[in-house]
Amino acid sequence: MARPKKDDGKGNELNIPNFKEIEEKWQKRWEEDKVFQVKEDSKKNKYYVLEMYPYPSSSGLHMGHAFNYVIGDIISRFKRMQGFNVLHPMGYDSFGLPAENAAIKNNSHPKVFTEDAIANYIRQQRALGLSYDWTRKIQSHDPLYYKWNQHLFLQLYRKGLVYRKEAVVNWCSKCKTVLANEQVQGGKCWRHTETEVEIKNLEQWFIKTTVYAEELLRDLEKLNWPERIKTMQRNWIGRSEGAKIIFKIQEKPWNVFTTRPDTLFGVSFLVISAQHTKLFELVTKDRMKEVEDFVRKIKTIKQEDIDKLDKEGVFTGAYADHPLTGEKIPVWAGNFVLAEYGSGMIMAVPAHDQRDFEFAKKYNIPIKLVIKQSGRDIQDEVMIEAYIGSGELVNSKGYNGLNNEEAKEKIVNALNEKRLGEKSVQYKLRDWLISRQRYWGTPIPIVYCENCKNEIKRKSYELSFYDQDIFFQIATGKKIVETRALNPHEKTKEFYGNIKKGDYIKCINKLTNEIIYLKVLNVRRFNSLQDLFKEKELLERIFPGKYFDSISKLEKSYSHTEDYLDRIKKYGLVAWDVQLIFPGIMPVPEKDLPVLLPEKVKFGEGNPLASCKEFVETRCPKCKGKARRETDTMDTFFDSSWYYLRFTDALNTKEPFNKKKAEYWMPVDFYTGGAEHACMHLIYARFFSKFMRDIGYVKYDEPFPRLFNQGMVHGEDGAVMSKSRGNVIDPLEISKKYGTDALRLFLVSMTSPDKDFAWSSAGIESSFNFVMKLVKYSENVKLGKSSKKLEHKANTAIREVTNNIESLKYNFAIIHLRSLLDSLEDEIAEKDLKSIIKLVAPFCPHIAEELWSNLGNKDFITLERWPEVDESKIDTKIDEQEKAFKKTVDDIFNVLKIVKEKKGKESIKVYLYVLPNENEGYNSEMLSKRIGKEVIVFAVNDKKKYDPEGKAGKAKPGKPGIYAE
RNA sequence: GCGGGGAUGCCGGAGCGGUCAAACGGGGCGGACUCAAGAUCCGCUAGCUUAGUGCUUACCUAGGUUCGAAUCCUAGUCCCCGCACCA
Repeated sequence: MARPKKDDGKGNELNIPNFKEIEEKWQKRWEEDKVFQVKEDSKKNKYYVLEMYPYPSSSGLHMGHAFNYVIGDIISRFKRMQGFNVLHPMGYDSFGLPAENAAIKNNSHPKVFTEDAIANYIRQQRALGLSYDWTRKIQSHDPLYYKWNQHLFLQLYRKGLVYRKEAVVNWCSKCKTVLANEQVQGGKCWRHTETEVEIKNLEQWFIKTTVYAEELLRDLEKLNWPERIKTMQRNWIGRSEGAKIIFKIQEKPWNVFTTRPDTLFGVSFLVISAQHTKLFELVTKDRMKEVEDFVRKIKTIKQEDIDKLDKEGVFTGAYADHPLTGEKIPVWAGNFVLAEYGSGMIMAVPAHDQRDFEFAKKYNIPIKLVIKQSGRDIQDEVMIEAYIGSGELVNSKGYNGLNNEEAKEKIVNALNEKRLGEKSVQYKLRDWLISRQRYWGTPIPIVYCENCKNEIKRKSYELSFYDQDIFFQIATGKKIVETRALNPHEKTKEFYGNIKKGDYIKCINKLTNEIIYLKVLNVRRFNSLQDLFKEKELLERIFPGKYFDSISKLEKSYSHTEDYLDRIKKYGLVAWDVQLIFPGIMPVPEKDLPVLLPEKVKFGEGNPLASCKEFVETRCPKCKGKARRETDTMDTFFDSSWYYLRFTDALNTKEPFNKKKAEYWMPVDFYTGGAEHACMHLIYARFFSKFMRDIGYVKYDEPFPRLFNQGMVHGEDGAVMSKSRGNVIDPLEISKKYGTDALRLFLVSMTSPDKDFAWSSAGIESSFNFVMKLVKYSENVKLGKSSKKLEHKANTAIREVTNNIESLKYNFAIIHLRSLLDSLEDEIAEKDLKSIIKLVAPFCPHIAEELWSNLGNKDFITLERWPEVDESKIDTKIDEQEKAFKKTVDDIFNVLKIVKEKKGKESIKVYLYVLPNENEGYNSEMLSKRIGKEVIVFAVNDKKKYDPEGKAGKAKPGKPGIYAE
């Protein structure tokens, strides 16, 4: 489809502006004059607009990108004209697998590949006239950037928020790396929707995002985000309240989490996940073979079939003690229990949980009803499905008759007294697995040293824990202060007396045999509980969430230790700040950063870093002995978790960003991007913000108070625009044909930007016409005085367009602009013409600059002040008059049609009889032009009027009489 | 299964208690201009009716609330999206 030729209607070629030339001219001038470069300015209000930075793919910018960037650009330009100090930067998420894979395929290097792609992106983005401050450009594969990834990794490490652990992880055989939980979608890899994710047991790096689960959930409330995204995050975090209950199995305690402690007396078996790492610790010898067979069978089942899967299991041979009745409860291994959720083991209450019910039926395990459905008699109850509703407790010892909600509370209390359970909250959110076994990413700044490993192990004080909870808190970073001295054992007296800063402690959880190592950062001693109590902050850290407001409460809380006061007297009170460490895992010192990604590596087999000798072989930062470098790289979502902060100070070589600068610009006032990041980038970035706040890097809680999700761009066939469907429209092609301004305009004129829309080749023409109309008008209009009507129209448009841009209803802004263009007159005041061009400027910046300069202006319209509404010029009477006029035009056409039908011939003249006070609304010239026939206007009281049929008598207010002949 | 969002005229899509036969754009049809085509401008685009009027059907289906519903409520159908054996 070629761009139509145009003329002025008289056969003369119309001057179609050379859009390309105009665009390039202004893009160049903006850049030369540093129009979009900004600095912190305390006198100006800042406004930070950000579009999610793209992964620079080799296929270049697509329509969805263009849409996204134009949405952000319009608001940037608008806010800039409103006088805000607008930060609008762009960067590239340039690490990542596709580049590495493409490089392998093309026998190239990811760096070359990526940098070509970036150059291409930049060229295309410039062509779209996007108002970026290019001096702040960042690319995550740049050592100047990823150095700070490593720095932040070490900060996380120091805070105890990074750990290395063997766990059940997701492995994509196509990506040849592990994936974060968030990157597994429906059992498949997020990049390879056809590739099954395998479950493996591997040692990997994790970040404790779960520490902030509660806050991440809670703070969603204060965000101005699409409800859909908030809901997705809420579901992802997945908070459930319930209880943690300890079942003793073969004398060892095992945890289960349940939301239904009220059904505790109905437990008839326990089920441990068949994938549980500790499963075989409880399998008895005679059951070993069956369990092994079962586990093997489970492994061969595809993730895909899991929802269709029958609940299956096998008895482990072990029995647990019921915590309240002491009954023996069989422990099964099952395929329907998730290893990674809760403790990986559940208590099964078949009468009141459908899954347990099915399982019990299948294996003939007794079903014990403990909650009575009101109105039913339990005697003759034949269960065909589990009863999951509420009701009155039965068969539950001393709790019979209680409502099940009350019972929850009471039963948990009873467990608590026996120290066999407590209230607990579980989240679906898992810790973030960040290590990747691939080359094209930020190297994890860690060195493994065997020497130091042995050294630390040897020098450590050994300390046993019997309290599951304290151990758990330390291990998950919730607590980094210990006050075991509140309850010291005689045996460890010496330890408490001698411990000092820099010592290592080996903590053994006697209940689970887990071992963790701690390094003592600080030791504080108190002579009495009273002294300790003065340290409010410390108390809060030791007993998080408990808010002791008196010593007596604190004492009471510890009263289960009969002689603790004596002990305090005897040994004193010691509190230590500790850090979780991993012996032999040595963080690279700050001064040695960045750990550079070596350029010369061999691609093809496994992780190229692992086979790069020069990289792997290194020296231990502590003992200087031979050591081995970590070869895993970071998930690229690490890069994007804080890039918005880097934009505030992109060139800083001393620190990730200057705190003052970040404080000025952050948070991001307007963030746009696709919804696909709801549970990945947007959770990680929020997590990072909270972490950085806690280490004093930033002062805000939430990085993106206002998030906007643009809709999806579909092809003309209505399907999502994609290469495979062959319905892709290249934005740059469109821009060449119709000009960038028409493209920009069209992208946001179809519908509200948060909705999906289908590309329309006819629609783009209408945007092109809009631009042409404006150009033609401003070329031909006579500058002078605006009519009252035009002033009214212009000011109405200012008001509406301002409001509509503010509320992201760009499509409405454009409707108002169209209507304004439609009512333009041959003469206009320069001021009004200027306002009109300004209103168009955010949408069509190039042509606006051109028209602006054609008016003799030397400065950029981009930096002009947004027009102010002059309310006094807005006169609703004018709208009414216009309506009446329009109605009259309608009526005339209607009359003409009827007359033609009746008389069989076309009328040539129209006579209008107007009430005397309405005279000014009806101008014969205007009407003639509109109707296309001569229209003669009379006042009804005109004695000399021509009115053969007395139609003047039909005239009513707002409705003149009509005669046609 | 759980959660979120939808269903509007030929099409895309506004509207979210009256001013709605329903913005705006597209398409189609007709007209003006022109030797002519495109472009531009004007009108029409549910049906019947009428010298500019009035009526009847209409906003997924069925009920309901209301003086009054495309808009609110109830039930249902269909579509899209997210999560999914989360104990």
